[in-house]
Amino acid sequence: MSTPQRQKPTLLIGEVARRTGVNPSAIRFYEEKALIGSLRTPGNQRCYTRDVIRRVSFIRTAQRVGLTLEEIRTALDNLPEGRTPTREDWDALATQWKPWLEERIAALERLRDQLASCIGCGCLSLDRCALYNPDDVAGSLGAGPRYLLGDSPRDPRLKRSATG
Amino acid sequence: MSTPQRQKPTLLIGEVARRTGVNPSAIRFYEEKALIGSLRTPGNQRCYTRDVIRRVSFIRTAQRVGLTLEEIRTALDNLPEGRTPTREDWDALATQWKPWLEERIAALERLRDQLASCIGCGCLSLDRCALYNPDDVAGSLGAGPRYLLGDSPRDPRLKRSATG
DNA sequence: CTAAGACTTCAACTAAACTTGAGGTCAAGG
DNA sequence: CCTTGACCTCAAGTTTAGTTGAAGTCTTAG
Repeated sequence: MSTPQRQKPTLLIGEVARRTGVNPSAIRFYEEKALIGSLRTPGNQRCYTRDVIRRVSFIRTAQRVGLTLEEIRTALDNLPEGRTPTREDWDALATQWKPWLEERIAALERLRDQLASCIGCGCLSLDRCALYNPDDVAGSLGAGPRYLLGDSPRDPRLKRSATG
Repeated sequence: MSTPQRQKPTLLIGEVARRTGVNPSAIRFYEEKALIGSLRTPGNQRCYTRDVIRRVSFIRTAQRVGLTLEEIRTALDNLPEGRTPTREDWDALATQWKPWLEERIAALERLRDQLASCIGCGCLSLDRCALYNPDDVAGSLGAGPRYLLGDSPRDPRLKRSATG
């Protein structure tokens, strides 16, 4: 026991929590939702390989840009479930998401400009305004990512009313 | 009755719903949450002036850029509750929100670039990476708008764990 | 051995933003 | 008058993303 322990590829949940800044309960929740997996110690405690840090961090990052856990799970399913993902795996994901990010950016820019020009200029008839016609913006915001991440509504709060 | 009805400044809820694309139940919900107000017909049905369309559309737009209803309510409280808002009222709001929008845009751009460079380049040690350290991005994302819209957490899903 | 602290499960709770349903009213056409 | 469709209220349910608490187990230091 005096030699340094080289063989310690596993982390307990508290350690993962500390390193990612994510609550243990959230980590268990992610496992429940099949976003991450875990092995168990003989004493039934979850133990993780170091790459779980990457997965959890990835989850949080993806949430920050507005993806649901379900969508993230779908994306993570493309990563190999057993082994540590290679650079290529991650690279593929980044490439896949880039257009989606750029759509979001473009949508926000359009919105900013429309707030400045349309409202700012006083054109409050709103007949063909971004504020009046949600589809103008929502449409172009939503069209890009769907083929990447499936066709489920991205955010339940923005769900279109069940008119059809 | 053969002359066109000039005097019809009020809409029933179904009409508002149709024109905004927002479900009647959502409109009632917004009223319950004090984001909009309504008058009543003698028969106790909600009736709205045309500017409610603008308000509701504004709510949806603000939601699209990531604000909560509570934050939107706060913003709408700056609009005069009784009268139709003037160009200046809206203009003030647009001006107020512009920096916030630009923060969001900048944050997304940073993220896109980091996904491309940090992951793409294979620097998966993640020690000082955006994916590893949430505060890098979340901090700069959150700093801008707080003084504009109050200091409440912007998105409960991104709430930091209660470590402190 | 025993106490402390980290872990386990499971159920229940929270919060936001709605939707749905039950039971009833209002308004208009035939 | 009667039906139909749009409206009303109020309560309860839904979804997402967790948190909290109870009751018990594991691990480690003294």
